Amino acid sequence: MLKEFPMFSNILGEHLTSLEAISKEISVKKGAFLFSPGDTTKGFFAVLAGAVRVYRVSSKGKEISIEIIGAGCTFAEASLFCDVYHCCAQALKDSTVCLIRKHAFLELIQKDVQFAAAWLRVLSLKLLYAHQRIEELSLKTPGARIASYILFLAEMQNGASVALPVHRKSIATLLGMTHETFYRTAKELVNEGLVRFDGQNIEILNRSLLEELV
Amino acid sequence: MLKEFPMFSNILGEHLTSLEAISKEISVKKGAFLFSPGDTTKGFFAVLAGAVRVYRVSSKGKEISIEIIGAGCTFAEASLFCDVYHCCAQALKDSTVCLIRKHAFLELIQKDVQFAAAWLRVLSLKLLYAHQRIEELSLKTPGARIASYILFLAEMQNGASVALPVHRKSIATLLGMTHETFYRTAKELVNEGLVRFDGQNIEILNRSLLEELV
DNA sequence: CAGAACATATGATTCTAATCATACTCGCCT
DNA sequence: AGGCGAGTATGATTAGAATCATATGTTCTG
Repeated sequence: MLKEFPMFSNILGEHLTSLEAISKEISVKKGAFLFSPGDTTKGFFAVLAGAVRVYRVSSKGKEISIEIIGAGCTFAEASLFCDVYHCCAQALKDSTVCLIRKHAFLELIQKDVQFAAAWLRVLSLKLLYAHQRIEELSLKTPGARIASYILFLAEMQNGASVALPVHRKSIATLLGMTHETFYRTAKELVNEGLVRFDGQNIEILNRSLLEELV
Repeated sequence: MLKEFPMFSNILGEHLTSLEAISKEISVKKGAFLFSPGDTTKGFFAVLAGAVRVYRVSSKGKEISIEIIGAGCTFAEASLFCDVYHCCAQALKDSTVCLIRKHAFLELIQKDVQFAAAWLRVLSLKLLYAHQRIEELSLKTPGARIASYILFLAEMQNGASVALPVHRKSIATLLGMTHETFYRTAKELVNEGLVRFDGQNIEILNRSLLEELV
């Protein structure tokens, strides 16, 4: 199943077998934790089905989601060079994930430089994305952050109607705002005729105005 | 000079020569730009001397610093896999930097898997650091962010007295606040007897209270 | 099926940091 | 030496999101 992943697509056949040998498939129920801050790192994860939220909690109980990962993506890559995890990872739905063991993976990387290069690409893009989020969190209004996220989803799913991958409360923590602010601001976008909510789907009614807001 | 860099320390001698061959030393005056958003990527940079600030600007002119890089560190690594730069990079002092050309570097990585692995480590740690900043920006108060930054500097320089690498105004944008808020909040820390400012130096007077604040 | 737990939704209030405004100080350049 | 610009510093006001409160809708579960 891992060979369906974009980041593993150009790995040599022999190494793909090795990759599977060092992986362990895990099924988790909604709400289950894959790891918590301070846990010894075992490796990183690939989501085969479902959704996982990686987040951090402040001393006062406030949460910020670092990433929300759906099927076909990996998370906790940085743990390869850490002793302990720094975040919480919790399944948002019943999910199947794949644990790719740390030491074995590092050995594997040393055997296939193409694979190492592909992995560098994954990490670089994640870093770029993280920098973009730093920018958005500190420079953009809640409305612009929501608009930006909707357009991001639209790009991923390439359609005028996009499906929210998880419930809105989690999305609020991804965008660095309280859920109250999210609901309220999203409603404003609806009132202004930019989008229309329909259950878990969002229909983009005025793309150009949405882009202008970002 | 590049072999003094931690991230290049375990590169093979022959490849180090190649690395130098694909690098170009550049001297820039204070205030000069190394690149701006939209510029075609040439590669990434290593700072040999001086300091460089990488930042993004919103449509309304507000700034957030992505990184402030001193001698011995690299920046714009993610540009290896991008067509254009996404940030501004500006010298905060007269500086000497080294441009490491994109395509040549990617070829070099394919020749030395140890080097690729070392580079993976650099990127992983940068990613972890970016995630930590996302957490701080969205969960911590200005006071906690300043305290956190002072302790970070103390760890880097391992001493009770730390030197600010650049002027305070730039640090404010690194910590995601206006400079007014920075000066005010820093003064509060002084009033509470946690630290003492002395020009570009900060003396830590009460480390445990400072850690508690974070 | 009933009830609980959680997501969605919205109003009222509070509080913090941004904004606007104004000085002062220091280093730098002519 | 004088003057300019940038950094440092602080006050007053405002805008905007967090918080607190409450209510309805939905889905999961025993």
